[in-house]
This record gives sequence, structure tokens and C-alpha cells, in this order.
Amino acid sequence: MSQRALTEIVSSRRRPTSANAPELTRNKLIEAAGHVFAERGYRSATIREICRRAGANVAAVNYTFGDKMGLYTEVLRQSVRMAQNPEMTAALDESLSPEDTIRGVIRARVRSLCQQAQSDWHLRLVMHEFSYPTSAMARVVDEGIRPVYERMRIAVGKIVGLPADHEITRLSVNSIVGQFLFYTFSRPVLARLQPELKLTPDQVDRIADHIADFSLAYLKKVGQGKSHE
Amino acid sequence: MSQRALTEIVSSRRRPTSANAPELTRNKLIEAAGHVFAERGYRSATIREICRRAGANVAAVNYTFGDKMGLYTEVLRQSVRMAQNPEMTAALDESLSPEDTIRGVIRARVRSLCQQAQSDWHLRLVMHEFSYPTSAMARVVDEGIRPVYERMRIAVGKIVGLPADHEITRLSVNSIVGQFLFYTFSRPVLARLQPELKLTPDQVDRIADHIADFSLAYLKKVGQGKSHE
DNA sequence: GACTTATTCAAACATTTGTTTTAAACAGTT
DNA sequence: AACTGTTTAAAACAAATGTTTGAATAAGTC
Repeated sequence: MSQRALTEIVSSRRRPTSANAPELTRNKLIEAAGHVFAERGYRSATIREICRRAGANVAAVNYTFGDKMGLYTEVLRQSVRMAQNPEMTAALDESLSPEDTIRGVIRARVRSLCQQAQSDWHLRLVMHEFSYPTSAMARVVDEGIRPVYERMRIAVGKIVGLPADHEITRLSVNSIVGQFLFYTFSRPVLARLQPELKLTPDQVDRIADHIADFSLAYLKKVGQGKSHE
Repeated sequence: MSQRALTEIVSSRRRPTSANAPELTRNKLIEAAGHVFAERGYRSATIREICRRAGANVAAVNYTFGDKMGLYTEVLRQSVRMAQNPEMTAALDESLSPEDTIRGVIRARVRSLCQQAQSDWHLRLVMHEFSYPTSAMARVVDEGIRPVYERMRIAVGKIVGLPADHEITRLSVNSIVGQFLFYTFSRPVLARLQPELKLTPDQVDRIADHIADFSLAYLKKVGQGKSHE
């Protein structure tokens, strides 16, 4: 167990009044680790590079988080929390119409593509957890993905006129999710395949609109078919 | 440079008449490496595990392929070749109607999901190259992906009544590709999110049909809209 | 100011891993 | 059988990497 974790248990008061220095290095480590983990994946990321980028000592990770997996878990937790950005939570509001819910979720996710400024690595990290799950995947799915997925199933179900757990409903949600995840997953390939595709903010919005139009065409068609029966 | 590669250049005849032993270990290495690379990714895969699974000596990889990247390149080349299975090449036949082309491509790709028997790792490998590209990515895209992509653009363009390089055409192809790649990428997450989704052969075919129906609803709608103008 | 505690740092450790080396086993040829 | 070239095997190497250690520094408390 890490020196610090031990200390926090033994001493009754954590975080002495001032002295926010440790909290600072802790945050710097998480921020740097996010980038490195997202770029290289868990195994290929090295503690030395993370600490170098964070401007901290090599021992800082083991001191603060116990070990490498402890840091990764913390980064992932942060990442899941960040993925629930205001735009996404607004899209999940129950008062919205089904169509607005779908358009909102798509837009919220796709938009996170072009704001590479800070939270670029969050999504890439979750992506990596998708294809090469570690022990931390279960929590990521349950806390970060399932809520959106469930909400989408309800919205889609209303449009197609089928139960939320109907096979067509589920497959349709998969189709929608697959479309916008593609732009995150395959960005390098996309860059080579369509060099002219620039991810400017308005281009990103056009992509989001396209995905919504593409998806709603099917959903509405099925819904109309059902209403005629 | 590897001992063997050197030999092949110096000696005029490769592959002495009988003596298929080296060819055998070579194939065993590629087969084992495919599994390990697909499971762990390039960096996390170790030569020792590959050789252990192949029943070969640790030095076999460096002897036969020069270095680890040489083996990976060969595995990837094999993988791209395998991805062009008979079903896919049949789907790319120019005489097919646009709709049959699209349905064929989707079906060929999605079907490769359930035949985990042998070629399971091929697709996962390309997936990994998608999200964490190595220097070998360019060839994978140009040889394995671009042909399918171009053919899809033509077929989609015909249905929507727009040029193959129109933005709507391109985005629509992305939407289709994204849908079936989702089932490969996110299989572990999908397993947790929809435990009841079993990838039996007929279920896989239903998924393929759904993706085709889902996509064609939009394409045909746009095509009809265009024909009325 | 002495004492205790928390944090940072440089160095070292132990293990893993890609690679090389050197020799032995094998196969074909004369 | 002797020779030649090819493949395999065991051991060793060198670099990288997660982790630990022990001293130095800072910070708070009496």
C-alpha cells in the first residue's frame, strides 16, 4: 500500500488546512496520465513519462496512488465523471421529446471530438477500455455508459413504437452509438481515408446532424409502419 | 537484419525442395502472434509468449522476421489478406445492384464476428491499428480498407443520387461502416451491456439485416427526395 | 526552536523484454 | 563419411520499467 494512503488512514485529518501542494501534484499527475494513457494505452504508458510531463518525481505515482493501476483507476474515474458534461446531462433530461433526446446525445458526444483543448483524452481512454478492457471496465460501463444507453433505448422505443427492450430498439441504439463512436475510434484511419475532412466546430455539427438524420429516417419509418397497423 | 532474411538474399534458391520445417515454424509463429497481438496489442505482446504458444524458441522470431515489428508487419499483411474473404470480394462485384453491394458488404463483415474459430484475431488486429496506429497502418488502409470504402461510396452515391465524393455520400458510408465496426470494437462492453445478445450465426445475420435496413431507410429517402426535384 | 509528520527527490533494485550470441542438431550434396 | 548451409536451442546482454529506499526538505505543532 502507498505511503500516503497509509497516512490518510492513520492520521485522523487529511488535507492540513493550507498545504495544497500535494493536491496540486496529484492533479498534475492525473492530467498528465490522462494524456499518456490515452495516447499509448495502459501498458505502453510509462510512469517516467507521466511524471516528466507532470513535472514530478518518478516516485510520486507510487507515493500518491500506490501503484500504476491505482493511478489508472483514478484517471478513469475522473474520465467517466468528465464524460457526463453539462451538454450530455441536458440531453438526458426526461422532459425532452424523443427526437430531441437523440439529437442531443449525438451532438453532445460528437462535439467532444473537436474540443481537443482539454478533455480530448477522456473519450480515447474509454475507447481503449472498450477494446482492451481492464478490471476497471465494469464501473466505466455501469456509471458512464449505461445511463445514456438506457435513456436512448426509451427515446428510440417511443419513436419506433416498440418496447425499450425490444430487439429492434436495442439494435437501433447500437446503430446510433456505433456511428458516433466511429469518429472517435477511427480518427487516424479517417484522417488517411478522408484527408479533406476537417473537424472544425461547424463541420462537427454537420456530422452530428447527419448521424441524427440518418438514424431518424429509419426510426420514423418503422414508427409510421407500426402506427398504421 | 535477420539471419534468415540475409540468407534468402544471398542464396539463390529459397525453400529447399523438401524441408518445410522452417515454413512450419514460420506459420506457427504468425498464427500465435496473431492471437497475442490481437489480445494485448503490439506493445504489450511479448515475444516470449508468442514463442511459447507457437512451441518455438525465443530466438525464432528474430531469426525468421528480423525483429518484433517484422513479425507484426507480416501478421498484419496476412490479416489484411484474410479480411478479403470470398464473401467480401463477391460483395464488391461490379455487376451487383447498389443495394445488394451494401447488404453484401455489411453481411460479409458482420459474419466474421461469429466465426471465432480461426480468424477472430484478424479483425481485432485491424481494430487496434485503427485506434493506435503503428507505422504499418498506411498499408492496411490502402490495401484492405480503401477498396471497400470506394466501392461503398459508389453504391451509396447511386442510391442517394449524388456524386460518390459528395459530403452526404461520404458521411453515409461512415455511418454504415461505424455501425458494423461497433460490434467488433465494443464486444466486451456489449457483452456487459446486453448480456442476452448471443452472437449465434442466425443472430449475426439478423444484426446484418438490421444494419442494412437501418441504413437503406435513409439512403432511399434521400434518393427519392432527389428524384422528385 | 525542537519535534513530528508529510512530501519530494535521487539513487538503486528487481524484473521484464527485445535482441544477440554461440553452439548443437539437422538436411542435403558429393 | 565429410562437408556445407540451414534451422533450433540455451544462455547471456542491454535497455527499459514498475517499484522501493533512505535521505533531504518543507510544514505544522508544542
